[in-house]
Amino acid sequence: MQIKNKHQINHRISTDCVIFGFDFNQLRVLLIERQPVEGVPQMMALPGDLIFEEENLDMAAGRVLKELTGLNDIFLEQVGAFGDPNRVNKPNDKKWLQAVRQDPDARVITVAYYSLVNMNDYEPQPSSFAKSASWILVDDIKELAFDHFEIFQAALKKLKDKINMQPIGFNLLPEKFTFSQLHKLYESILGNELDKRNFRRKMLKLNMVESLDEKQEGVPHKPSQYFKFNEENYLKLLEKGFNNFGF
Amino acid sequence: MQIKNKHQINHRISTDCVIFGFDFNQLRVLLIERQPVEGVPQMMALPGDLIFEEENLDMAAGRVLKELTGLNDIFLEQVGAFGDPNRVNKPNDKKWLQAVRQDPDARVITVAYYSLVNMNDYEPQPSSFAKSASWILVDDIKELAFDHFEIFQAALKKLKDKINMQPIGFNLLPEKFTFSQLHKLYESILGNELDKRNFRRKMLKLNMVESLDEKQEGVPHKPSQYFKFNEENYLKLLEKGFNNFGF
DNA sequence: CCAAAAGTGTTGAAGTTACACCCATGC
DNA sequence: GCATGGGTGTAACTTCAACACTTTTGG
Repeated sequence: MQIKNKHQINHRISTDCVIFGFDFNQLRVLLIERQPVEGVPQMMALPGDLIFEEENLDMAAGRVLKELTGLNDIFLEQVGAFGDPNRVNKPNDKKWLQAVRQDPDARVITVAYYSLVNMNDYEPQPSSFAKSASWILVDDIKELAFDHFEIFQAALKKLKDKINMQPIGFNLLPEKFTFSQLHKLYESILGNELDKRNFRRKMLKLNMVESLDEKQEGVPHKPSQYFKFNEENYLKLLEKGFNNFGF
Repeated sequence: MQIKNKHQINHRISTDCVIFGFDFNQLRVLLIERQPVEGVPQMMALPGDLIFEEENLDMAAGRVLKELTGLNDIFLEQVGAFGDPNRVNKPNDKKWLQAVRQDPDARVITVAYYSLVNMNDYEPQPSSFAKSASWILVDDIKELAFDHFEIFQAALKKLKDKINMQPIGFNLLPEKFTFSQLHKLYESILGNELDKRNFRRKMLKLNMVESLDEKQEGVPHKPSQYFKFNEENYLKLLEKGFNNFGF
């Protein structure tokens, strides 16, 4: 396990990633099944890894993402550090570490990130822990290994806050999309319904999207217009935020 | 330096605190002068310390705060982890570590917090690093040791974001205060002017404050009414946020 | 009586909410 | 022709931004 020099592992710091994706209907998170250990029931966990000594935190998270999804240059933002000395307190978690880690009782602090990816770009990778990965509906996540549920909740909260301050969607949707896909995305991040007309008005006023000369085909209802993000304006809004409340 | 068992130090993780205070006119941060080392020019730094093995991150930050200010139960919120392998890259920072740390080249990841305190409650403590502490105007902070300037900027940004989502002030002001003190506080956090009348109207509509039966005395102008925070409502607003933009 | 900060209202513009019907398509 | 989701407008209401004069006190 111990590799030397350039790839020296720091056994005290890990990174875990909450990778959000959108299936055009609901929000999902890419979770892995923790590698099986005799006598420990299966349990889902956030993908993560120990960091290398020469690697900065963002790079470590990027590496985990790359190994898992094959994707580079993904949106990534830090959620924070989680370092409760007893963040591993469930008996099954301890057993699992004993079977897997070289120093199972060491205190490991994890730096969590969340990431937004387009599920269509994702292709399962052959790397060890990626084989067991699957996209789980946010609403179905009730329990995770270690303190990962807490981390997941913090990441989701961060995403909810972000959506009120900045445009979101560029990273989660394909290049062209329909208005109702965008609408569903917002609803599923916020967890409540939004009026269709008001939503459209607001998006158009913000100049976040512009319509393409292309319509859906083969759908058994009025075909919808395709849209894309107005990149210039989107970036401007990212920088300055919505600045809503008015203090 | 190496203490044993209960107070075993983790030499790879530190915490640093950006402690904000308000002097009724401008926003300040409590900085310390790094302990003098021959051949290293003096430089201000954020107060911080390595953490103990059995201590969680919030507690470590709370401990630093307590040692520095004598205050308990202070508002404290994590800014994030800063762990660039070359976060110590300035030659003077390296020299300083060589003189002070037992393992000066070790990579140390720091978990930063910011904190809001009432400057009047602060009393300089006799602890080692607290002696050289002073409240520096936010606008005068141009350079700090290590990556502390970057951390300071991240904390300030977090504070600015927070002020648009939640009430602020309870931790920074004394129990009773005037409207213009509150007004100045908001202006100095945001860094721009706010219309007096509109500000007052907004605060009152939110029910954040209520007036006391007491006026300023001995001032050479119309004495102002004292106010206090409406605690019940303040807490409610803290929980639900302002929820401004309307998605 | 002067200097200094406190306190107070109105108006026009912009934004928000709530709400219901017709449209284009595949089958 | 029917089921399905796409697309559209308006009116009442609330919020926001901009703006200037009077008040109370100490000296």
